[in-house]
Amino acid sequence: MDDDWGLQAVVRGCSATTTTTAASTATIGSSSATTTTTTTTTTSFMTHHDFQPNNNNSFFFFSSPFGSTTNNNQQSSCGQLFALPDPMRPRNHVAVEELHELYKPFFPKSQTTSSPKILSVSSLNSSSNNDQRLVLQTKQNVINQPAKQSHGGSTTSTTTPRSKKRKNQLKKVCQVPAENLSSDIWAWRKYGQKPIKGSPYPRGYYRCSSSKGCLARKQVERNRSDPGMFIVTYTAEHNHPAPTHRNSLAGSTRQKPTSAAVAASVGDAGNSPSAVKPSSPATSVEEEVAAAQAQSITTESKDGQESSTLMMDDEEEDEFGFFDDAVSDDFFVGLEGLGAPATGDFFSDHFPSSFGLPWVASNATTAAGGS
DNA sequence: CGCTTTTGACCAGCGC
DNA sequence: GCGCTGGTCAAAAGCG
Ligand SMILES: [Zn+2]
Repeated sequence: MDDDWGLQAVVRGCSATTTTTAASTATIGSSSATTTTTTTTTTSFMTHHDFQPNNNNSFFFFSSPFGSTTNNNQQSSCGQLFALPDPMRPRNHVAVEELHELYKPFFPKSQTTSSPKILSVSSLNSSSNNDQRLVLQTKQNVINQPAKQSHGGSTTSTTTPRSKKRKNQLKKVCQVPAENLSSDIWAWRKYGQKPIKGSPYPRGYYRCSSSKGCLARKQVERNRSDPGMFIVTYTAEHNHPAPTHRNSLAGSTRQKPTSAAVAASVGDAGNSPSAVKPSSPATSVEEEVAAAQAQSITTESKDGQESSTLMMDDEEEDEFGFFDDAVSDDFFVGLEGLGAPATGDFFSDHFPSSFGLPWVASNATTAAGGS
């Protein structure tokens, strides 16, 4: 289903961009607009928007799996993507560049070095078609089965190996402004945080807390060059409908257990529960997020926020499973309903009610940084 | 009481 | 084979 949203989001993002952000972030919008290829896609997403209904304009870019070393299947798609001339490449590099950097390894060298931006953009346009397909069908071994892997640190378990960590899995990478961070409709529980080599900012690891069996995961890291932006990577799909309300707020707000003398004391936006740090060497994502949010909000007017999505997938295998059949259809329908002005009722029938937004606000905290 | 975040340790891929 | 790095786990602690 993520796929769904991904697509939709993408689409929506494009459309939105076009219209909304045209001025400030013309680049993306124009590019997408230019992209004629996406027709189908466009329509589809137009129909259903979900995810971030409100103000935020997010752009999603899909990139193919540059499975540099991996298989060929996808390659085809990649090739196409890359091959494309580049209708637009105007701006948006900023964001894109970052992404590129991040994923350098994935990109074919020539492209990487020569013209990263193009790559992303082109991929976006062209990819929409191909990628979509891929995405939908792809699913793979994110974490094999839910079979509780016991490997963990201490206990040894010989059984379920932890799925190969870094293989290729389907990932959706998107860059979002601090505020949009909170607009994630899903409930995430943080399970780790680690400093990343490339950037001064740590990366937070989240997993879906709505359903135990759900293997959807998400990682959030701050954009190295643009502190106001966060790079969110989604892995795997949810196997259940989006949560209506926050199950429990307990524990979600926390005061910074460790010595946080400095950080804690200083003022915060008041917006985010967790301790906020003005800015500076942020150590925890939360802090950053909070700070960033504050910043971005203030600066918000200046330039529209944008977000982009890259998707990488590898190995095509299609075994979609449950979700696909069971839920996605419904979802789409529901989404469509969403698109309409007052179709809230629709949802109530099929789904809880709020698909995308309501609790988002309240839930912002969690979603945002996961804090 | 259940849920969350925090955090150090563990483990697996990858490059050398 | 070793070391680095990223991703995950699990114990501890906090909050509603
Ligand atoms: Zn889920």
